[in-house]
Amino acid sequence: MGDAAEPWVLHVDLDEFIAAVEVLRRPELAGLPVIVGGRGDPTERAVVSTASYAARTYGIGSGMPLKLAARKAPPDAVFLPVDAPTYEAASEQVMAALRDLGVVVEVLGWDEAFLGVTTEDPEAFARRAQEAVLASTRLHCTVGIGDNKVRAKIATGFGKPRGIFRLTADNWVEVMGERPVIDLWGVGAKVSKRLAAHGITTVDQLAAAPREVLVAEFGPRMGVWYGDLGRGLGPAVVDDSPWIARGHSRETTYQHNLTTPEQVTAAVRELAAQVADDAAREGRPVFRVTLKVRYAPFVTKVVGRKLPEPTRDPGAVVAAALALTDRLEPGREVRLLGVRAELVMPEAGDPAERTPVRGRL
DNA sequence: TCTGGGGTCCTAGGACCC
DNA sequence: TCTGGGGTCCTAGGACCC
Repeated sequence: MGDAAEPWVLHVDLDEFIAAVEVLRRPELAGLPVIVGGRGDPTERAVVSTASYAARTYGIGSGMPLKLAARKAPPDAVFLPVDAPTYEAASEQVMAALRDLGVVVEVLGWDEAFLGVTTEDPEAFARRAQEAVLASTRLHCTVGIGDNKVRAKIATGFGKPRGIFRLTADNWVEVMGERPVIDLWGVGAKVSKRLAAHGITTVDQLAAAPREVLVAEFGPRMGVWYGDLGRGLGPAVVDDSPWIARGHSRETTYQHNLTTPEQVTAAVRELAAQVADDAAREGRPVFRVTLKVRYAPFVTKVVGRKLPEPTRDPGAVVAAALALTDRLEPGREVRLLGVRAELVMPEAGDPAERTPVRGRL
């Protein structure tokens, strides 16, 4: 193995993060099936944010409706409400521990980060990262090692839990070649189906697919991107510049459908006021407002409008959201409402520089 | 089973302009 | 006289991720 220091991408991913944070403050929950989601009431409309490994053995996982999780859960299962501020704080601690290693840290979410590391022994560095996180937070993590972000991210899955796995051009085909395309980061159920219609089901087949076929099916950017994904190709630059959101949104699924226009108006007003607040706190003007509605049983529409000119006035944001309610279909029961504000970027970067990526590679 | 909330980016089509 | 070609802006819809 390498004697020379080389650049590596490490992907650090906390193990059962949210459940683990909950167990930290309630040690008596250790080893139990812990399910965190919504307000912690499994009779409500909500989904599982994280299930502990013990809960996963019952087939409970992220994204599953709480009602269904309750049916699968054993009697000793514990349902807890999502406590975002606490996870935020734990996440900050994790990221701080990683930054203390003296490397570039690109935060991907509460429980994930890429590290840009130049080292002759990435496994040793990965162990150091795990130890640092554990010492600082008592949380365990898995580290994927790659020669780019795609491979590092996918490598993590093979290291779970608490492990380390290396995935590079050298072992890509051996490790991933026979696997279904849906195992790739950025390929979901829909794309997987569309690929299957072209006889493409494995990573090897995707890698070998003619570019024209993929471009014809998915367009010039995504087609090329999927082809690269099949070969494990992707960006390797880890960027720690601060994240600037393009917009902010607030949405609510109502426990009971809204049935009257008055209810809808009041709800939109409330959501829009929150969004206007979020925007105001950043001091950035809003240039577009969108209204999302989910009609019963589960039909989602989004309507939006660019404002005549960008505004910092919260009242204008609320007014724009309310104006959009004219475009809702009258008489339909509403399950969810959401308002989103798009914000003027401080310094619009060159769009040609953008990489087409899912999940912010 | 009955489906959260907060994000990102891409694509397609129509309008408009030269 | 059966129909340009390109570019940009805007909106809606779709897909994916944590």
